[in-house]
Amino acid sequence: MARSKPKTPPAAPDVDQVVDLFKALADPVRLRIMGLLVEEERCGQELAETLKIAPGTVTHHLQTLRGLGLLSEERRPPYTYVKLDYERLREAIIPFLKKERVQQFAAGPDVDQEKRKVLNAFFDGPRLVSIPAQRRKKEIVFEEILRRLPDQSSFREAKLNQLIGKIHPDFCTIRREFIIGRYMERQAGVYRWTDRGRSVRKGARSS
Amino acid sequence: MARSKPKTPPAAPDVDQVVDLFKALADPVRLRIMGLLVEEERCGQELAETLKIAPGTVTHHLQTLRGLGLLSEERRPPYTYVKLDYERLREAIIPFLKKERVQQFAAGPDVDQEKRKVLNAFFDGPRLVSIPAQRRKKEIVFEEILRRLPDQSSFREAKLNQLIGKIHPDFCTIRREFIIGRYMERQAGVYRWTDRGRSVRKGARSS
DNA sequence: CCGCCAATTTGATAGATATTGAAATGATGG
DNA sequence: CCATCATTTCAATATCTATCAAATTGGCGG
Repeated sequence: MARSKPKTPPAAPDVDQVVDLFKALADPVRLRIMGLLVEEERCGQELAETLKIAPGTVTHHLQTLRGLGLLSEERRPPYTYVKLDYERLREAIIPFLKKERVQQFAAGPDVDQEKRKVLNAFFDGPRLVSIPAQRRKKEIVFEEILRRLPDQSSFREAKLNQLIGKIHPDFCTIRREFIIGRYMERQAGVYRWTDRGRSVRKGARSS
Repeated sequence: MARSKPKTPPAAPDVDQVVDLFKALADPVRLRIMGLLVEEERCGQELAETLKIAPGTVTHHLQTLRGLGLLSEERRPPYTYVKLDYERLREAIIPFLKKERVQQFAAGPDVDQEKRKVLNAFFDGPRLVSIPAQRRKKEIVFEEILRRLPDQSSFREAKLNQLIGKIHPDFCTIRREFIIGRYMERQAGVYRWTDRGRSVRKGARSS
């Protein structure tokens, strides 16, 4: 266990952001588009014709690249010309030439920062807007929900439904997730916290 | 089984390889695994535990990385220890710091090995550096140029000039060669493909 | 004010893949 | 030969995304 101790909480990289970058690069059509735009600016139509794909598809790919700030655009009627901002691309890639950058991923996303981001995205005040699909985000959201429950050691199912229902209409799914996630146990129609559930509610980090 | 050919026929020679690389990097779990393995060797179980994922999932991700030659492994019972071969990763990424590497993707899937040499010699990405003197090379180059033109049946002269101009400043010569080589015909200021021109352009579609 | 054209948005669909639980494999030590 | 444990395989599921056709938007010129 005397493994490498993190000398400092490394300024946790946003893994999702990196994933988005590599995802953008992980498509043959997008690579070709980037190749076409690295030196010359071109309009969407020209790309569609050259690559023999539908206009909508071009828009889709350009939006992906745009979202990463990899494009510079200029409207010059009747076309909108786009060009690859190659410097941005290079800057995005360079960090991975250092071992340290890769190593940082081991720590996982910065918990506090990411938590805040996720909670803001899925909660609208007291209510849960939607249930996240991603495993990690789901965990963050569920742990927030169970923290908001009253300080009781056990709940009857109907009561629990009612309490969760105030947060999100689909209380069944959420209640079930509590069991799946081992936050709670059900015995004879009564729900009780597990050790894990209790420690999360106290604010302790499960590990 | 695992790795190997995607059943999709298209795409350029090495593009698929590059796509596979970036796809491998485009997953949060894999990034974390890489982070854990960049300095320390670890066994699969340890990874599963640390990341709180099923053993099968670990195997899956390791196979992905293994397929790209990014892992070094050593069996030491009862565990099999894996470590990230960081040098391989770095070598795989470095080329993209050069514009030229990205430009190469612009070229369509359709250039067979033989022609590739000539095209590399005379093309600098999207641009034609110089016009070959040798008859045979000239043909290869011109046919490449006309393949890069948009998929239209006819062009007004101004538009054609503009399109060719992006490839080489002397669009007049090239445009004239299109006529001389019977790739195109001119009628009333409008340029149309001949049968020969059409068949050459169609020949571009192959795998 | 109208029509054209590039660009975007909108469903809808198909293919890929990450994930899990459970079963199979394989090697090891008694 | 057996029991154990790490790893792999398998089957099923869910999510994601690239793609297209078609409808919509928006700007520009007549």
